[in-house]
Amino acid sequence: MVAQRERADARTAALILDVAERLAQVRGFNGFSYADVAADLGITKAALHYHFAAKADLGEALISRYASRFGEALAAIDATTPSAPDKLRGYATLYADVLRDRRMCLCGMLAAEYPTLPDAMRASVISFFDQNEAWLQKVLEQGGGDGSLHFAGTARDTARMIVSCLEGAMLVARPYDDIPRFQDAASMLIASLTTAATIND
Amino acid sequence: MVAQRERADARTAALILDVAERLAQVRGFNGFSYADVAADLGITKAALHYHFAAKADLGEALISRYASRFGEALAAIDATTPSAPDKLRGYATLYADVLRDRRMCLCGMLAAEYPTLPDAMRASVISFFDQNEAWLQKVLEQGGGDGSLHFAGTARDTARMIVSCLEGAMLVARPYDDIPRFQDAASMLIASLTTAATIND
DNA sequence: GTCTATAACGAGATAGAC
DNA sequence: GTCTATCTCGTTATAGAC
Repeated sequence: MVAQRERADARTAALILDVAERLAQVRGFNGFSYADVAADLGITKAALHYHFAAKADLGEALISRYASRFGEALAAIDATTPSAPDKLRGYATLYADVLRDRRMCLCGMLAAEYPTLPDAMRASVISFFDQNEAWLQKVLEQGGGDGSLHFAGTARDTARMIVSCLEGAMLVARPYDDIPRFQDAASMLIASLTTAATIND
Repeated sequence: MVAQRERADARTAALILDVAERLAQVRGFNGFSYADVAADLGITKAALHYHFAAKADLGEALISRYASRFGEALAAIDATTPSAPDKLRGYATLYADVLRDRRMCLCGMLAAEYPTLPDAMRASVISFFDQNEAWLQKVLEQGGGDGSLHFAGTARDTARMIVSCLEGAMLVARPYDDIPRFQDAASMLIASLTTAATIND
């Protein structure tokens, strides 16, 4: 039956994406090959090309699935966590969970490799960051409105600063293999947003 | 004369490092080849191997020179800028100058590629971050002591948070090719350190 | 869908002439 | 010091059998 074949196809494709995603997050998109993925799955490179004709296609699929899952995680936070500060804590936890796997954020890694990426992948990386910023901006506007969060600039600039800070904390913590190093930076960042500030003399 | 030959050697090696440094900062250490460097300089790959036998040797030399120059820049800030907040602004300007060249911080880039690097390069990347943190910690202790800087945690953790935030701001700003995006994050970070904070109810 | 086999190319690296 | 020439290996990708 056609439907069963399609399900088997999708299953294999998902396994390929699982392995490729891990490799891309650990070693970078330019740091792994079809041979690496094939060896890990016990299939041949040719089989990979059946599912993803070119590596650029695999790359696009990687970002697409990653962004989609990240969006679901953000929606889950919205659904379960009413408080704006708690939403920020949940957001930071998403990053910490990635790091626990000794992985970099996929799009943080791809941001480093950006000039070497195919055009389609570049656009998707930008979209991922836009998606993050938009969600954070909404949280910041909520927290600013109800007085649970305090920030000097605009919600948009503060959202960008949060993304930058967490991506950077992952980037630096990973060589040290030191998750508390990330946690401390994230806690300090959130503390600075949950604390009222007064201009210094 | 031996001395002249050594000078010519060093001159060529410096030119090689200039090109390789730019390529490594733009495309990553795994994103360029000896052929790229050779083509840019109009020499052959074999000539490159005379100066740097293996790519790992070139990589070590890259970090070593980069860290050494960065150290000089920090010393220059110390020599010209007494105020702790101004030192932080000078520090952020070092990053902005790199970004203006469409480059990532060399060691930020290498942090992303960390699991793929030769051992010697890994150790040097860690040293670079340690060097940055130590300098920032000193500045924070100075500013904390004279009341010009305010931070909740330890000077050490705050120093780590500053490095993370600036590295991340570079990482994210580069795909957008948007220097103000970096500047805004840096300004917001420094503002949070030059502003007195009070615990929220 | 997955296989074997292979093409076509680029990578890091070396030998030896000049 | 830089060259030409070459080696070896890994890479992406394709052709065609099963």
